[in-house]
Amino acid sequence: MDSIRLKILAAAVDVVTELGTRGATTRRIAEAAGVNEVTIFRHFGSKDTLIRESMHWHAGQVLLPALPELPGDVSVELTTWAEAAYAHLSRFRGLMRTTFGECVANPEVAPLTREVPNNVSHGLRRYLTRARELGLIRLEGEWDVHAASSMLMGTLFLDAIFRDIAPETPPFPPEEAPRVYVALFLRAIGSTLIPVEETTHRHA
Amino acid sequence: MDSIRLKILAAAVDVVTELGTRGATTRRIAEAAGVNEVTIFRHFGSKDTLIRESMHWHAGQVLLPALPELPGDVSVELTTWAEAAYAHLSRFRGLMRTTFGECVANPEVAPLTREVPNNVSHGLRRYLTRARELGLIRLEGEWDVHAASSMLMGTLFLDAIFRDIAPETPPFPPEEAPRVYVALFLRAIGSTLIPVEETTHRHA
DNA sequence: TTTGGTGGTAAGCAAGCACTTGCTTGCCAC
DNA sequence: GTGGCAAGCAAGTGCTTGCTTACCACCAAA
Repeated sequence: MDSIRLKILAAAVDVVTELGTRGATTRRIAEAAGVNEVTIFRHFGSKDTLIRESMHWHAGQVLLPALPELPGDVSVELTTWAEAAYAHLSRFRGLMRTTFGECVANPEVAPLTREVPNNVSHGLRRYLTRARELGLIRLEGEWDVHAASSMLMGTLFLDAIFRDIAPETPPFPPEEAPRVYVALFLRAIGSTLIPVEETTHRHA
Repeated sequence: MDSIRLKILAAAVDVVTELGTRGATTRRIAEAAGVNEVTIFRHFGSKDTLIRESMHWHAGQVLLPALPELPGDVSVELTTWAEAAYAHLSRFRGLMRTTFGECVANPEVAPLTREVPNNVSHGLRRYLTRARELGLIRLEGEWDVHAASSMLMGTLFLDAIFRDIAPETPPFPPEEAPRVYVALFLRAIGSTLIPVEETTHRHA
């Protein structure tokens, strides 16, 4: 429909991803969108509202991975979920890095980027709580559930966000990462469904 | 000695922590240091060298937590190490957030901030490898060691860096965090000090 | 007492910033 | 053809940026 608007929004997301909101000048955004700079102001009025709307638009594009309401095969379900979450985090690592870095100085934009990982970790916590109630995993209480959720999230997050900029990348390729981490995680939460030997792969 | 230089360096670190290198203008740094803006240029010549030197200076201030060369009581050693690493990460979370966000657009400053967590994770990997060779923990090979290291690092990192800005903080206080995570981590790596048999039930 | 180094203050430079204005061009309905 | 609308274009607004110059005050060493 409004293709010019969309072009500007997408360009704004791209430039903010690369340079942050401070480095994302209206000139650069206009250039990236292949649009005259004035057109930006005619459409959005100000740079601030453009940034805000582009972040809203971007957050709306995202479809989050979901865990089943009733836990069954914890190993399989967590692995497929982790793969989706990891792919998601990898895709938007640039934007996350920049917006997280700016979230203190620029508090009004931050919630939109925090919202996504927050929802993800909330879904994981609920899943783990139910799995614990069903006796599928061994965790002590609320503390452990929250800690375990943070553990898996943090692991996926760290790998996905910093793999491209870390001086030493993990020895396994990114496609393997979710499975490798989930295998370890299953031991940490004491999953009763999958024997450890089958989830830990052989040494390359 | 050169107290004015130190005041400027410290102020530069503070302002970069809050606003990033792009938001850290020489005027703001001068104001934070209680020094005239011209004095900055007399001492450092340019903003770039000031930022670079302040990051170097800041990195030199840091003393990293160290794990013992020969693993003994894995639980105790990992806990005290994690507490030190967590305190360290918490202290510099602001600077880490901003510099990580800028490390793509501003590659020459990034190594200094990446250096610290990189050294930390390297020490952890070496420790885990030796503990595995000594039969103190159960990990399969290089992949697992690296994944386990990333897991503990990522967990501590995520909690320390985002606890202050996340909408939902974990239910345990920050002082408890390292112990809670290490307890889970010990199960994941199959520490022999924790009864492994209870956590790795088989399923026919 | 002179000299040189260090630091402060005021002023200003060119460039880049967000944003505005006035005008022109192209398109489409009537 | 004519009117309305959306977009491009050149120019310019005032503000902030990194950085510079010029001048002055202090204070220890010569």
